[in-house]
Amino acid sequence: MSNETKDFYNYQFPSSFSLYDMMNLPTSAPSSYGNNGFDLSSYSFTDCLQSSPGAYDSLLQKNFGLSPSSSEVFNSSIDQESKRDVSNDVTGETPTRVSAPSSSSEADHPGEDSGKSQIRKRELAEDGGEENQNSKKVGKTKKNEEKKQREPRVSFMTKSEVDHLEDGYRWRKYGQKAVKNSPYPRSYYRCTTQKCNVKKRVERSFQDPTVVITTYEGQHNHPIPTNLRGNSAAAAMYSDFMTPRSFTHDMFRTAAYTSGGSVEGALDYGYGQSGYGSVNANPNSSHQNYHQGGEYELLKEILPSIFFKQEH
DNA sequence: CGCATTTGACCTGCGC
DNA sequence: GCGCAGGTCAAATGCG
Repeated sequence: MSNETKDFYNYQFPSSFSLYDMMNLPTSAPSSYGNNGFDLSSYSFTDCLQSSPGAYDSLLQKNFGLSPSSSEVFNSSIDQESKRDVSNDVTGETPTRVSAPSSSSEADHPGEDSGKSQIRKRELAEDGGEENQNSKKVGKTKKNEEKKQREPRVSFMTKSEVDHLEDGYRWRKYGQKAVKNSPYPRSYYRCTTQKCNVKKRVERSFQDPTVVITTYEGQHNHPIPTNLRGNSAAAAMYSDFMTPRSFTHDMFRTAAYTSGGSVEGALDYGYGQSGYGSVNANPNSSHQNYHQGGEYELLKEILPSIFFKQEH
C-alpha cells in the first residue's frame, strides 16, 4: 500500500486563513451564532469535527489542495478504526485523523474495559471472591450495554517535544504499555476529576519521533480546574486567545493545549482562568516559544506541526 | 503525608 | 483453544 504523508511544514498559510474558510461558512453570521458571526464559544472544534463532514471536504480542497477522499483526515470514523486506531496510528498505516465520534461498531475496548473494570471492582468489593467467573459474566452482560454508550474519540498528531501536552485538565497516568512495532510506549491517562471518565492515550510516532499522537476518549463534564497552581503558562495562553476567531487560534489550542476533546472544555468553559497544578504543566516546553512568536507565528509554527496522512 | 507515577499482573477481544 | 496485543488494575515506589 502506498501511503502519502501530507504535512504542512512548508505550507504557506494566508493571513486571512480563518475558521470561516475552513468550515466554508458564510461570513455573514447566522443569527443563532450571534453578532460577530460564528460563535466558537459555543461551537467547539470537536463539534466541528463531528458535525460538518462536507465542510472539511471543501476546506481541504480549498485550502490544502487535498482531494475529498483525503477528508478522511478529518472525518474518518474512529469507531470503525478503533482497533486500527491503536496500532495503525503508530505504524503509520492509517491517516492521521481528527476523528468524529461513532456510534456503532465494536472494538472500542477502552470504554468498555474501564466500565467492566469498575464494575468488576465493585463486584469484587461486594462479593469478595469469584473474581474470574464473576468478572467475566458481568463483563459480558455489561459489555453490550456499554457498547451503546461508547465515548467519542478524537485523535491528534502533534509535533511536540513533550509527550503529554498540557491541555488545561488534570490527568493521572494509570498505565503504560509497549506498542508493537514501536520503540515508544503508549501512556494511558485518566481525568482526575471525580465522575469524569475522560481518558486519553499518548504515544509517540515511531515513524517520526517528534510527533506525539494523542487520543482523547469521552468528554469532560466539568470546567477546567481553576484552583490549582503551576499552570500559569497555559492559563496565560488561554487568556491571550480569548477571541477564537481564526483557525490559527483554534488549531493552536488543538495542537498545543487542548488536543481534541478537551477543546470542549476550553471553549465551553472559557479561558484565562487561573492555572492549576497539572502534573504535565511544562512551562519550559516549546509551546511557550510559539506563544512568544505572535499569532501569525503561531499559525506557522503550530499548524505545520499537525500531520495529515492520505491513504490510497 | 498525600498524591502521582511506575510496572508487573491480569483481563479481554480477536485472529489463526 | 491458543497466542498475541491492547487496555486496566493496584501494590510499590517516588516526590513535593
